[in-house]
Amino acid sequence: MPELAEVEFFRKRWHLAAAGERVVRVLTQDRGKLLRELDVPAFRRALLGARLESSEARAKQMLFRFSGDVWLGLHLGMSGELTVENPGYVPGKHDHLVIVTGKPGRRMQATHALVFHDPRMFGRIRFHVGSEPPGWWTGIAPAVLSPAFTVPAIAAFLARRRRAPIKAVLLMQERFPGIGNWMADEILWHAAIHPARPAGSLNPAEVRRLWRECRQVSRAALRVIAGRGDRIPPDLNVGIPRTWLFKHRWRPGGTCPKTGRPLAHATIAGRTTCWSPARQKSAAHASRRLFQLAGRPSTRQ
DNA sequence: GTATTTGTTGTTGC
DNA sequence: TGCAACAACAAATA
Repeated sequence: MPELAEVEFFRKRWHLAAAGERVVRVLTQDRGKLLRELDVPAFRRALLGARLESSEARAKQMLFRFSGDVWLGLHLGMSGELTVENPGYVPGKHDHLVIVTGKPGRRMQATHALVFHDPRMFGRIRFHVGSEPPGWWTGIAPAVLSPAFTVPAIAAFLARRRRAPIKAVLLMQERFPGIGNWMADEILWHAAIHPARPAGSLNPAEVRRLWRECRQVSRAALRVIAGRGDRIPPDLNVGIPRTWLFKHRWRPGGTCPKTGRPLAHATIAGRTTCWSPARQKSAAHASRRLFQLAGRPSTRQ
């Protein structure tokens, strides 16, 4: 489930509950590969007694900074969630990490249980001790909403991936951090670009539209989904505007909110993809147009 | 029983 | 070499 804005929502949820509190207890459950990168005893030792000082979300990842130069990195994978429970919470089958926190003070009473829940276990838990943030965090690509996300940078990236479908390229975190399956479809729909078009077939106006819609969709998603950031679960069906593709894509017989025409579904780039054929021109149309554009100068000579 | 899933990584082949 | 395609990971749900 979690893409950019939902990840930010979950970060806020833990942060609002436990910022400034100290770790009283750490429970881990080693199933699958979730803790594979973790030295569990060292992890528990470092975290116990540490205070949650700050946190940040980038792309689909979160970083929680604790006192004593302790950094906790989380990736929610396909099905991960962060919840806040009562301190006596008993971990369920898919609760892989539970951090119990308490208000600093002489009695150090436990107040919250921060729960990392992930049934499909594609998530990731990482841990680092040091005065600087770890490389796996600082190496994340500059955000879509940062000044480094420019039209020329996007154009250069599309040129390098010119044979891949644009849908596949939008899912590449090295250039489009935080964008996942539904956001990619939403962006392409807003930009009126067919998801199967080769990335290299987009003309400059289309590249610019793609750039703009990456930013618009990210900004709006953060506002309506992450903005609430409390214990209420993120409900995409409440927050997202009715005018977006998202609200129609899984409805049986769903239609494009802009054209009123039927939506199409297919696997593109190995992922379930939804688009509006009336609005997003097919690869064949696009290449014919490209051919005409390319041919124009030569006819003039 | 089958097919589906909002993510990433490693391998293979061009 | 760099890029593109795909299987694999694991478990719930329809």
